[in-house]
Amino acid sequence: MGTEGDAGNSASEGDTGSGTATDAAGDTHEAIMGATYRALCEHGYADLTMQDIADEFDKSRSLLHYHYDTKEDLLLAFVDQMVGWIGDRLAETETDEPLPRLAEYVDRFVIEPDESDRQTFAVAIAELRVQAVHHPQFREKLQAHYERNVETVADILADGIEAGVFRDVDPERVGEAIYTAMVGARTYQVTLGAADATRRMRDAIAEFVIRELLVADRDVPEYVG
Amino acid sequence: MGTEGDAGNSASEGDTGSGTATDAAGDTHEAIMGATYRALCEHGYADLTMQDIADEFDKSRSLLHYHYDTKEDLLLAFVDQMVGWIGDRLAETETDEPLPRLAEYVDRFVIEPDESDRQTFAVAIAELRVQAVHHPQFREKLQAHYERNVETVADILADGIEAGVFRDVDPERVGEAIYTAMVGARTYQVTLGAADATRRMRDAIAEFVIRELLVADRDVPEYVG
Amino acid sequence: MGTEGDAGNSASEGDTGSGTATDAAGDTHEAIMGATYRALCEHGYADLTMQDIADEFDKSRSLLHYHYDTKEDLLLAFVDQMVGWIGDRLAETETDEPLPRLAEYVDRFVIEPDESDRQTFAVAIAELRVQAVHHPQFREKLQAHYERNVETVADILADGIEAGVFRDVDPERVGEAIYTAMVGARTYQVTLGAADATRRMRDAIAEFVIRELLVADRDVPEYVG
Amino acid sequence: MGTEGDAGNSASEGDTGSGTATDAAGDTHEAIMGATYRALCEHGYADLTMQDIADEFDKSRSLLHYHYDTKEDLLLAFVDQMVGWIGDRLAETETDEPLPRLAEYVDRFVIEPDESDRQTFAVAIAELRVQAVHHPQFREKLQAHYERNVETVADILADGIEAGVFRDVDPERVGEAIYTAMVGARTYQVTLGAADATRRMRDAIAEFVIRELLVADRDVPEYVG
DNA sequence: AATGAATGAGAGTTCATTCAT
DNA sequence: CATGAATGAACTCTCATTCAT
Repeated sequence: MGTEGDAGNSASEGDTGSGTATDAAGDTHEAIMGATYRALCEHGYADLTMQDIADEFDKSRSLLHYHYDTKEDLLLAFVDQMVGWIGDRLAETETDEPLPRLAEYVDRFVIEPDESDRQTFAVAIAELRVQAVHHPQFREKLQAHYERNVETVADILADGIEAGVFRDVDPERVGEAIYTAMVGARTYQVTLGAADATRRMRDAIAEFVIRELLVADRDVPEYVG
Repeated sequence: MGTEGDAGNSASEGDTGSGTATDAAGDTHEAIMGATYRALCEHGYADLTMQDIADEFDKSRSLLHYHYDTKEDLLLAFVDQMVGWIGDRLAETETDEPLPRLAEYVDRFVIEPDESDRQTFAVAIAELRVQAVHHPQFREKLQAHYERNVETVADILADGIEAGVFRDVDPERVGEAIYTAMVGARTYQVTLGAADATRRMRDAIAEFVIRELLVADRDVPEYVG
Repeated sequence: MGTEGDAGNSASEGDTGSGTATDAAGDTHEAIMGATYRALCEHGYADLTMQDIADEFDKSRSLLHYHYDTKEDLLLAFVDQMVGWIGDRLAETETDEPLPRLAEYVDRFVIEPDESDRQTFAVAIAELRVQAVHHPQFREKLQAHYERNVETVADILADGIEAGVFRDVDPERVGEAIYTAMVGARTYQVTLGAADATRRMRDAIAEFVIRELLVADRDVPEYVG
Repeated sequence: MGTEGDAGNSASEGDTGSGTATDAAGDTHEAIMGATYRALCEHGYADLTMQDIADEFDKSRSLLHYHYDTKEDLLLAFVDQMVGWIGDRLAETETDEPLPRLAEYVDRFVIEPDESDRQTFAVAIAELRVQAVHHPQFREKLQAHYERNVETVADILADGIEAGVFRDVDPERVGEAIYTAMVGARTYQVTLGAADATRRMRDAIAEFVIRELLVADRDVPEYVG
């Protein structure tokens, strides 16, 4: 999957280490987050009820309130979870070279038609982002997420500039443009069903941005269309 | 205002003819659409109730149901209205020259911090777009809207290519990239409060895309950063 | 049709004489009664709305209120209409001889499976009768209707007794029994779909009651099973 | 009470065992059925609201929806309850001899003026029966109830025929006639306030039907007027 | 006579939340 | 930890009725 995770039903993966009380609590938490994710995907934020979440959980509605006082608390924790799922993947990289890293970053946004999990995940993110307008607490968490993403690209760009691979542009500005453009294309693709919109944006960025970023005397490598 | 209208409380502008029966009906319709717009902006789609709309209306709640059988019907009509408000402005242009027209198109997305109406309008659009995932009827209407936007840029590009102003790129592809990138930046700006994100994206497009589009032997005009 | 009319869409039959203002008013009244009848049959009393009636009428809902202040007023008038429709037929008879008249009276209750109009009419009567419990004004009107029916049989019986055809029973008592038994069977048939229940009751009355009523030295005529 | 129960506020009678969980659930169910019965009697089916039922209940309106998804579900369960209340009493008898049993069966329909509970119950049954026309699910349940009643009389008659007490008539046909005639009289009495109509019908049946049924050489016993 | 627009009361239903167990 | 029962507020929608035209 791309930059912004696939998680969801893979919620309970990971540290299913021992059977301690701490783990049990953690498992319940993860199970609720997973249930929330699935319920959100199925019903949409506007129609999401505690019952919908409980239905995806194998436990009762009351138990949700035992763990989270209110629906809002639960959703706040869920935003953290979402952001966390993504963030964990953000730093992953297979190379240290700036150009491949930049290409890799952009590539991660491309959603193929058969990747329904990632599509679903992107929808969930889009849902939450819109709620940020009316929920300051959502906003703060998602702002941090956006900034972290921008920073990730900016770091790649800064590295490339320092290494003499990229022109001397403002890494923050260009990073933001790349990130928000990819998110724009992704939102278009997943909300309105514009097949391959992410792929086309990736290509456009490769052609118009990345190619331009390269210092003149270098060869244009394969990563750039 | 930019490409995607300011409408809402300006609902009754236009044919302020006389007090005929036709106007009365039309006025009520427009009043409801305006009330819906204001209620949507204030409460957000997820929390929007018929009461909220009635509160922005100077008539009773039941009257909403008299004119629209269900909440869904009303919102469907509202999507049409939104799309219509925008579409009416889309074709407007002050010049026929491709480059200024392209610059003008992109400029229209820039939202200044003091333009709260346009910010609010952009939020409303973003809200509706997310609902498209779960509401096929919303999706269809918004798909048409998106395609109309892309087509508008594509036409400008095609004209420019034919006039020898732009390089021979695929107008559709590039047009889509420009549109979805601007929308992505706008969504970032209005949902997460990223001040000037639209301005920065406009600049990035001018620098990376428009400049690249120009045929080599032309001077780079003022429109481009 | 039997004792209790078929009316309904035949509402406007009768005095469609001239085009005077009085007739116009009468026509509207009859049209509303007819519409009410059809709406009642289609929706049932419990679900009957003014809109349902207006839908069967070719006029607006408001017009109903122009002619009848309230729904209750309209329904009260409708009960009168129903009772009237039936009453008009009650006195009709083809013969003066007590036995055939009694047989004729009972026969009129028999509803054949293909007589959907009469079935529908009987349902309407049953609906109204139940409302009598909670609506004193309905009750009064229907009590009079019942008594008139009982009286009709009682008269036949009294005539027969006087003529020496029937035994000296209490005409009122036996008349009531015959009438309420036939109505019971009819209600069974039309509400629970008990095919031919009216026919079977008619036969049972012929066998057990009418045969018994005949004075001993007479031959049992064909009317009696 | 007669054949068709008195129930209602006597809902919780019977197993007032302990405070087990089972009882609690059962009690609530019974309490709702009882409240529904009382509300139905007071307001009539056509005007019966969930609020009316809740008012007769000592719990909240929402609890009704907790136990029954919809008003229709609740009423469907209520029809079952009504039919059940009656059915439980149907088989009860104090004797094995056909003639007394038949007399006993018919006697049970007689409602004295002071038996307001039974009168009320009969009204409720009549209300539900009319709804059967428009509600197939009501119809099925009530059809079974009617058939069970007819069968009960038919069984008595068949026993009597086999025992040589009654003439060789068709038990089903005569049973149906007796049952529907009694119900017809009862409906007359309780909806239109025809005092003693059930008693008069009982007498008429004794005189015209039961007396006729007896084989010729027997003495007419006291049971038959 | 006839209508469309408008309203207020109240209908059935949903839902987040609480509480006793 | 876990639940079923219970609640009150609020929601969408309906309907008889009124009123201006």
